[in-house]
Amino acid sequence: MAHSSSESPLPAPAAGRTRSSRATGRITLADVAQACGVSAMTVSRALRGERRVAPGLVEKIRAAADELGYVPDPAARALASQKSSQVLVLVPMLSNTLFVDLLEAVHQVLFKAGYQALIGVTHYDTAEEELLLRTYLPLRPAGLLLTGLNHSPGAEKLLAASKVPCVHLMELSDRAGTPCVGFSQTDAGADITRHLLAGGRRRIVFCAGQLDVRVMQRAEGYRNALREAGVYDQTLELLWPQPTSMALGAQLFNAALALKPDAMFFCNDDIAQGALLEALRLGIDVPGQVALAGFNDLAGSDQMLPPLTTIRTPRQSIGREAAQMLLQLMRGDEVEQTRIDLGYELIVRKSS
Amino acid sequence: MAHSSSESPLPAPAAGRTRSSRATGRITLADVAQACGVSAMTVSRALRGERRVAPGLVEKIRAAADELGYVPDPAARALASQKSSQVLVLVPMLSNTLFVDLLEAVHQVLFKAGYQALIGVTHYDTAEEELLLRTYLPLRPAGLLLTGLNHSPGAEKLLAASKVPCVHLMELSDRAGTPCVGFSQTDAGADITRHLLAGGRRRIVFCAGQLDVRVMQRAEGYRNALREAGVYDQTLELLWPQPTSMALGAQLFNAALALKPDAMFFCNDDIAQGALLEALRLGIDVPGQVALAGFNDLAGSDQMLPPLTTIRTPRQSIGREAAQMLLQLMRGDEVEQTRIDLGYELIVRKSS
DNA sequence: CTGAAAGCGCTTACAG
DNA sequence: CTGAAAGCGCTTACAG
Repeated sequence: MAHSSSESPLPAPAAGRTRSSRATGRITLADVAQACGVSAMTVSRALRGERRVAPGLVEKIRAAADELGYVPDPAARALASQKSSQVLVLVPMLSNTLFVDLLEAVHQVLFKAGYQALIGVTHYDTAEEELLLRTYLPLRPAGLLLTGLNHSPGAEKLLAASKVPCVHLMELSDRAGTPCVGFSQTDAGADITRHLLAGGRRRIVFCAGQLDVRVMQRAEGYRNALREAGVYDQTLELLWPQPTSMALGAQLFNAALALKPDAMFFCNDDIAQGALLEALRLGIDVPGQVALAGFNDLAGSDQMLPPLTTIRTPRQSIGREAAQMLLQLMRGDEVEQTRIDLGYELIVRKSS
Repeated sequence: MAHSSSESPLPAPAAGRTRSSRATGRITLADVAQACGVSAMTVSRALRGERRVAPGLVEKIRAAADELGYVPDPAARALASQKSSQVLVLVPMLSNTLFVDLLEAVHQVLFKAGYQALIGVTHYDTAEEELLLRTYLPLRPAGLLLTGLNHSPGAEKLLAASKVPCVHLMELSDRAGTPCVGFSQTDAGADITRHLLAGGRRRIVFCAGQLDVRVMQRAEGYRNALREAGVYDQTLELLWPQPTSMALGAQLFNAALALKPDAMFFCNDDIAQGALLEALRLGIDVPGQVALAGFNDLAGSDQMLPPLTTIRTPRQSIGREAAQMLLQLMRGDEVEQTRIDLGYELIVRKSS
């Protein structure tokens, strides 16, 4: 706003620097450099922790920077170096608390390392994911954390062209060299089905909403287990495309009941919780009349009547490990294990 | 990596541009300008929709930009203009689905307008909020969306110094000119308490966890209503500092039971849901023996046994309206209403 | 180990 | 309505 450079009553114009008409008042590398009697380049190197700076100098420069309140300008840095300090994290949905836990862990690790998580929500839609990538990639994120391995062809192209390091979450890739941290959704689905079988159940209905890739992998595990036991029956699969919710769980429960089941495996705990409440409303005995199992061990599952048998998924560790792997990739370090299987845990409670 | 500028097998070097050793291969304003036979300035203005560009030219330039696949560089733009296209949004916690709904609405509005939401989580801690501001403000967000009106003195200082437009969410300020979108937490707390009183209840226990500012405002409303009715009793307040959860709700319910109550008002639906389940476990009749009420109308409250009486809070509208107000502030438009009261709704269900 | 020069890709602030 | 010049605040790529 001040178009003239005549004396103004503003703070203190950095001594020795003439003020242009575009002066921002910001403390820059040049200010710190001047205070130390070195060049801006040396300050830049010292503050970024590059080796080739005289040991004593580094401390002197750091002190001066602190003193002056110097804060590097991320935009200038991004423009000059062609990468920002942001990491783009794409998750399907925040109303599934699974992903909230994941994000917390990711943020924790990245923030400590000086990166900011830029969060995007795809709503389980690969087209939306592609749009987000198209919008966010120009910000030149230093790294990418994507949920799942399935992306649209357009997204794959953008990813390849960007050359930004990327770690995939929740699933495990078959292709060597694709960084990923997760567990086998298929095995987990099979294991909890085997648990129901071990309890003597034979007519086990698979109840699913939000038919994303991982849900279908769990379905595959369910089928594998039933085929093993020789009791697979295709008519016992309820695959509904709607987003999951407790209300949908109640509806699925009723639809499943019509199939005369002795057990139900819900693809996510929220629908399982809704089913449990519906059973209570209808006066149906769980697990006496029908056993129930869920997936993910979300908040509240241990509080239900009866408490819900489920698979505990290691989303916090997935977030943490994936962020750490990404940190290594961004630094250009060698990564030994680019495929980390964190497993899962069968949690047997009273509902089965 | 290519240090020489001799002929390379790369795409197509922009005709007429000599390639420096730092060439990024990116399509720039200059490329579009050259294709149209105008200056980069004119392209910049045309693409940003500034008026003073010849009408025909604008379309020609847009076409050329599309053709070439030009995407503006946010870092360069931020550096030159001193502001980015990001909006910093700070919420207390994502495990409270209230804030997930809020964020969805905010994102929707901002994204359409060409802004990206940069999400930060404060964990109900003003020191953490200040740290986030300190870290994110250098990114020069174009705007700020902060939950609540209470910030640390340090944060207030940063905000004032940054001069970034800011809208506060969820609460209403007394100070004129402080942009805010929310509703009266106090009135809402009073109204649901009056509803319980109207049902003949007299020993109403206030059960709270996560004692943030808004919870305490609801407590104040509760007190007001009880004093009006002449039945205020300080010993009926359970103010627990722990984060809320269904498990905490069960504990609060038991602690409240010891006070021989005829009703309980929970400061958030998650603890109310936990309490409802505990009542079921203990075989306590709700509302026969004790009435229960919650706050926020979160997912699942309508599914409980019995369904939960609560206050429905307009978080989606709050997010939408706040984002729209911020958009106006960022454009420098005049804002008529800087204080928007969106109210709330008493939802009476079977628990009371 | 240190620094001068150039450049990253835009927008501001003039001037015409 | 249009444009040449300068600048935003860093880092790259040399050179010494």
